[in-house]
Amino acid sequence: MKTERSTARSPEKRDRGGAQRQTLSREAWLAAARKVLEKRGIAEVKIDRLARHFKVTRGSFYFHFSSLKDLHNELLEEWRRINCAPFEAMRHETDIDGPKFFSKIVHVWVDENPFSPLLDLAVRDWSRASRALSKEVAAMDDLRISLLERSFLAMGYSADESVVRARITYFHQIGYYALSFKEDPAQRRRYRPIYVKALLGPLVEEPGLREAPGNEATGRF
Amino acid sequence: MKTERSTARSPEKRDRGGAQRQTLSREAWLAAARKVLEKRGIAEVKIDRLARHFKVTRGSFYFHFSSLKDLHNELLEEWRRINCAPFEAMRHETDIDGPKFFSKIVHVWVDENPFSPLLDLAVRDWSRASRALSKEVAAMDDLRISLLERSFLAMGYSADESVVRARITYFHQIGYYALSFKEDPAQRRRYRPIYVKALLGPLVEEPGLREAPGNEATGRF
DNA sequence: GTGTAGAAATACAGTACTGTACCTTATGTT
DNA sequence: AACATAAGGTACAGTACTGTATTTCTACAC
Repeated sequence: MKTERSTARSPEKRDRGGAQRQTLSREAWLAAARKVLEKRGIAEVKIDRLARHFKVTRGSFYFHFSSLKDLHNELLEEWRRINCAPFEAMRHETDIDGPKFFSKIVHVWVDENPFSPLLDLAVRDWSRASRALSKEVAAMDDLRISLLERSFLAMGYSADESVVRARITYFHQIGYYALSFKEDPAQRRRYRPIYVKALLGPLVEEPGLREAPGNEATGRF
Repeated sequence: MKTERSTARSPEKRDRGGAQRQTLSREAWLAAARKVLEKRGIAEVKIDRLARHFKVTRGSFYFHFSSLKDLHNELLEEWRRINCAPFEAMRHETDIDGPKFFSKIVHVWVDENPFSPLLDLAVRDWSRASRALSKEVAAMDDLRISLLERSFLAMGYSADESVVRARITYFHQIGYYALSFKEDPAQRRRYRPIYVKALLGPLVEEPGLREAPGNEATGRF
């Protein structure tokens, strides 16, 4: 038996663990779905489980979304907004300063705001199941690498060496995320100049890589 | 219609696409499962689909395996044999020569024999769903990184710089696989010395990285 | 109070899969 | 010929989902 029903038109419906009835929105479903996507992968994003998590029935989901596909598309839109747009914005930058541009690129990752490494990783996994998506992911990888490449060119590296250094930096970044590597901030600070030296190579002394203000706890540099 | 049926007690049963009746073995199921795992991820490894692929019913699967879990364990065993054992074998090596040891480690990846990048990637994905497995994968990552670290130490780098260079090399390797990066061999050969220079840094001139004999088409160096 | 729209429930139909128990067929051995 | 064994088939039971159509509840507007 349900405990206390309030007298008239009970302002809370039945019992939804939380505060004041706060009904579900499309955004709430989306946010929950994103969490699952990031933690468990796209295959685990199930209407069923999301509904159970919210303690409502699946009927509610279909009020907000036309189908699972609809939800999937929305998740991809989020990936584009959060993880692609910041790089797209740099695509047409001209007259760049090598170290500064490099720093700007890297800090999209380091700041993790809005960029989400877990989302990036999850979408990459997801893309292995979908032809179209894998093309899109590959295009995004190409863009990111080519931005890095331009920064190395601007530092004075040869075309070939710029390509290689861009790849090392980028692959390294992706691998770092793939391992969900964690390390305490003190260690990271100690290693930072060594990373800089190793990745940027002999042509650059101090590239002006700043710690992201107010965000020391994330990122790697 | 299948060509030649032999006269008495037909040695082929009905029609199994292939040659001479070659009935399915546990190994055949395992190999097919591994292919799916590598291409599509563990979530797509379904008894159902494997059986359809072989054009037999699931009943057959349960003759060879006690359960799906059984198959999963076997897949993990394969990963351990193929992708872990080569590094385990180096764990206790002593009195190492830096560049040579580095080369030896890297060539496990480059030769891709028996090492399978796709399997490694798939198991890494898989591990995100399982606490125990993720611990095992993390331990393997640690081992691989520490081997690289030892090679850099032996080259004369400081403790800190050895750590950082080992990580860069390893993360880079993992990222490279995560992107399923493909490039034609000519390009790769051109970039090889630049990679060597960038990854191994100023303390090493020519590390004796050889092309893997008879295996020029794979790997990256 | 009545109406309305947003949010959720209910009921139903169907698919894709795991697992289990038992049966059949081909083949090789003695 | 009788038998054992390997491989596969059949049938059933159950779970975990997606999707659809319809209905109920609730807040708020008037």
